[in-house]
Amino acid sequence: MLYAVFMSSVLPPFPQPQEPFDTPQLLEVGPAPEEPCLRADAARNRARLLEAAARLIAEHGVAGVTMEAVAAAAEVGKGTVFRRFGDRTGLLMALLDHSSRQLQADFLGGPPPLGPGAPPVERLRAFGVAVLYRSADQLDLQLAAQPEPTRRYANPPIQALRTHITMLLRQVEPNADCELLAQTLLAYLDPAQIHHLTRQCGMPMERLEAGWTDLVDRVTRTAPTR
Amino acid sequence: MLYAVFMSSVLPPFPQPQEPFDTPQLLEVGPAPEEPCLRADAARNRARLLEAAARLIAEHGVAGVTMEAVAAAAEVGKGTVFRRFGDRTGLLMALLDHSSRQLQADFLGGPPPLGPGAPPVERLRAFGVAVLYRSADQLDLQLAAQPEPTRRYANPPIQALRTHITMLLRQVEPNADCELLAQTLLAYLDPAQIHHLTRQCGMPMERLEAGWTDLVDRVTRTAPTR
DNA sequence: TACGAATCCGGACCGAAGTCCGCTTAATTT
DNA sequence: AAATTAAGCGGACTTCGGTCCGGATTCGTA
Repeated sequence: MLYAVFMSSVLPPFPQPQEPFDTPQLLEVGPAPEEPCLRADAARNRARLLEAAARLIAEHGVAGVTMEAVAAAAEVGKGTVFRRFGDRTGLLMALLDHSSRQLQADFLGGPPPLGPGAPPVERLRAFGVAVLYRSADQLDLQLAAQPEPTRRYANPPIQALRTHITMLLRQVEPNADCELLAQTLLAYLDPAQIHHLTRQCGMPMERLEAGWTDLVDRVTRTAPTR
Repeated sequence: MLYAVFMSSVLPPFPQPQEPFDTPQLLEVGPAPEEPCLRADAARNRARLLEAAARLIAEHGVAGVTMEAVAAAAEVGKGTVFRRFGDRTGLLMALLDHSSRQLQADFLGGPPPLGPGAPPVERLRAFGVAVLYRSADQLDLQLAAQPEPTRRYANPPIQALRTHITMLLRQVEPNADCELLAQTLLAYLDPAQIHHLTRQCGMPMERLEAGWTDLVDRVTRTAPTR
C-alpha cells in the first residue's frame, strides 16, 4: 500500500499557531488548495521526507518511522522534519492526507449514496461503511497517527467528518442536539475502537458494518433497516 | 482533591504478563480484593510512591508527574516505580483506582437508580451521569492516564464499565448487538471527548448530561424522556 | 537462629521526541 | 547584479520513558 506522498498540504509551519479550536468554518472548498507556497528547498525536502517515511513504513512498519530515521533517509537534518510537520503525529497525518482528501471529496461531491443525491440516512449509512473500511486497511498508520487525547478531536480531517455527519443528521432530526449525536456516531468509527473490536475481540468487519447501520437507525429513530 | 492513595491494588507486577485480552471474566466480586501480597518493603514503597505522585499532582499538576520525580519524591529508585506500576499510565491508573472501585461498587451494589432495583433504562441514565461527573473532576488525571490507542479499551476498569452497560442493554434490547451498542455508549463518556466538548467547545455539563439521556433513549428505542 | 531462594532495589544506561540557535540560502527589492 | 531579509537548515542538546542487572532484603524453612 502506498501512501500518496507527492502532493499534500497540511500542517502549521513551525511556531505552530495553535489553531483556533473547532470553529467549523470549513465546508467551503473542502481542503485549502495550497498553503502559502513553500520555498523551493523546503518543498523539495518536504517531498523527500514524505517519501522517506513511506519507504520506512513499507520496510519496517510504522514503528520504524523514527523522526531521526526519516531525517536520515531523506538526507536532511532532524530539525527540518520537526519544522515541517510539527511532530511525529503531524508527519503521520500528512501521510494520511491524500486518502483523507479523497474521502472528503467523495462524500462532498462524489456519486450517491455517499455523495449528494441520496436521502440523508442512506448517505449516513454509506459514510460509515466508507470510513470503516478506509480505517480498516491503514489501521496501523491510523493508530499511530492518533494524537494525544487532548488533540484527538481537534484536527481538520476529523472536524470535516464531524461537520458532515452533523449536517446529515440535521436533515433528519432537526430538533435534536446534532453536534452531540454526530460526536457519538463518529466515535463508533474511531480507529482505536475498530482496532479493539476487530483485532482484540476478533469481530469480523461485517459485524461492525451491521452495527453501524443499526446504530444509525437508532440514533435517527428510523425503523430498523433489515 | 485527593486521590485515594493508601489502599488500592492493581497492575501486573513486572514482566507484565500481557493479560489475555478482553475476556470479561469479572463481575464476580467486582475487584480482586488483594493481590498476591507484596513483600513488606515493596508494599511500603508502593504506598510511598502513590503518596508522592498525589503530592506532585497537587503541586505541579499532572504534567509534574515524571517517573523520576515520583521516584525521587518517594526516595526510591526509578526502577522501583516501573517494577511496581509497569509504566506511567499504570501509575496514573493506580491513582484513579480508588474512585474507580467506588463507582463500580455503586453501580453493582449501591442504591437505585444507579444500583440494582431500578429499571434498566433508568440505571443506564444514572450510570452515564455518574461517569460523566466523575470524569469531569479528575479530568486532567483521566486524560493523562489514557493509555496509547492500542490499549485504550483493554484495561480492567473500562471493561467493567462496558460489561455493566452491556448487561443493562441486554435487559432492554435482548435482540440487538449489545456489545457494539455498549461500546458506543461508553464512547460517549470517554474523558477525551468530555474534555473536547467542555473545554474546547465550551459546552456546559448540563448539555452533555441531556445528550446522554437522549442518546440512551435513542439507542434503546425508548420514547423521548423529556 | 541460620540459611537459601525468591523477590525486590536502585541507578546507570539507552533510544526517541522535541528544542535551540548560529549559519546558509532562496526570494525580493533597488 | 548587489543588497536585504525572511525562511529554512542541521545537528548538538535536553528531557523523559523505559530497560537491565549486580547487589541487597525479606521470608519461609530447618
